[in-house]
Amino acid sequence: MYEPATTEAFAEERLDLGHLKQHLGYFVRRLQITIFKDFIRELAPMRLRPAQYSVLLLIEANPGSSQAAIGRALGIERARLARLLHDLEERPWVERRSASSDGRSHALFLSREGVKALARSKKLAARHEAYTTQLLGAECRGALMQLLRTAGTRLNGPT
Amino acid sequence: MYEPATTEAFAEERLDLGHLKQHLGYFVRRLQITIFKDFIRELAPMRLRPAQYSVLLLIEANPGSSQAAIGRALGIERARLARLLHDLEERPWVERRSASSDGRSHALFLSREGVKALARSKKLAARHEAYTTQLLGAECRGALMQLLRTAGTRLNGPT
DNA sequence: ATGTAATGTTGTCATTGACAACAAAACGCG
DNA sequence: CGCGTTTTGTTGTCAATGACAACATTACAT
Repeated sequence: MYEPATTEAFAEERLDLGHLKQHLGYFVRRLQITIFKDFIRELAPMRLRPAQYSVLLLIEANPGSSQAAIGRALGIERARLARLLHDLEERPWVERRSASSDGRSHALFLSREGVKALARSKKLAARHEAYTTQLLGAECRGALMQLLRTAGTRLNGPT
Repeated sequence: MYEPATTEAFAEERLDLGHLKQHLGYFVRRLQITIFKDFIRELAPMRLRPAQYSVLLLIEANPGSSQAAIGRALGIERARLARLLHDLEERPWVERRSASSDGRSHALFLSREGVKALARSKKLAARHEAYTTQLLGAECRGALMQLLRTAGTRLNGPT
């Protein structure tokens, strides 16, 4: 009678999201998890997590920066960044030199190995970006990038 | 000469993101963190985390569902969902009845208190949505929602 | 009937975010 | 100059989360 088994099976397959469908944060979260899982899988050979990779990129783009500056730019808390840098310094991919102008802060630089490790990591990250871009489509990815950046500035101020 | 102090101060204020600017995942992550921080702050009076709230919404929309079905729909792992539901059952906002058709699975329902708690939580969540919508602008938020949903289906399949 | 798969539970570990306390150094202001 | 305040980096601790393994119970396939 009206194929009840099939109907029930389908109902169990795909649940209704209910009011969750109206929450922007839910979809942002799901997309972030999906993207990060692929990134983490791709960067696994370097044993590099997303936060570590972002710190390396910021040191590369701003050599000599202090931990406070890096942390502010990336939204990483002081305590967490200190431990994260301790790990990167032991590899050793990052050098912490005491800043000449400020005795408290450390000037951060990439070491020789750090530069090479970052170059290899960038290749893996490019594979990740190519994969997600292939799935999303270039125009969808571009529109998303544009919207996310404007959204970020509206919510957090200029980056 | 050329106001070097001002230039240096500005350089320290706003670091260059470098290659990070090309990574979609970075902007998705930052937006997700910002949105969730506001959501968590708004829902704090209910002592309800985003994952708990999403589970309540799914049980409301799909009463009698099994834990496996809820977990699959939300991307929450079995073990984590079991502990999460144990907490919601103790409040007590959720009831776990043994399913008649399957002796292994539990049929999930909202309790009376759960319905009331969810109603109050929805009001707080609406305040959160109103706040972010005000900052983003309705058209920006709508475009984001549209893009995120298509991106989710392209990366994870139909939801 | 028996091996296989699914469901829920518990245990354990790693990562992350958050907060407090602390020492050293810089800064502001009288 | 001196002194209280702020900044910077470090360590400790806790909660939330994701992941994985092991296990008992039940359903399923053949």
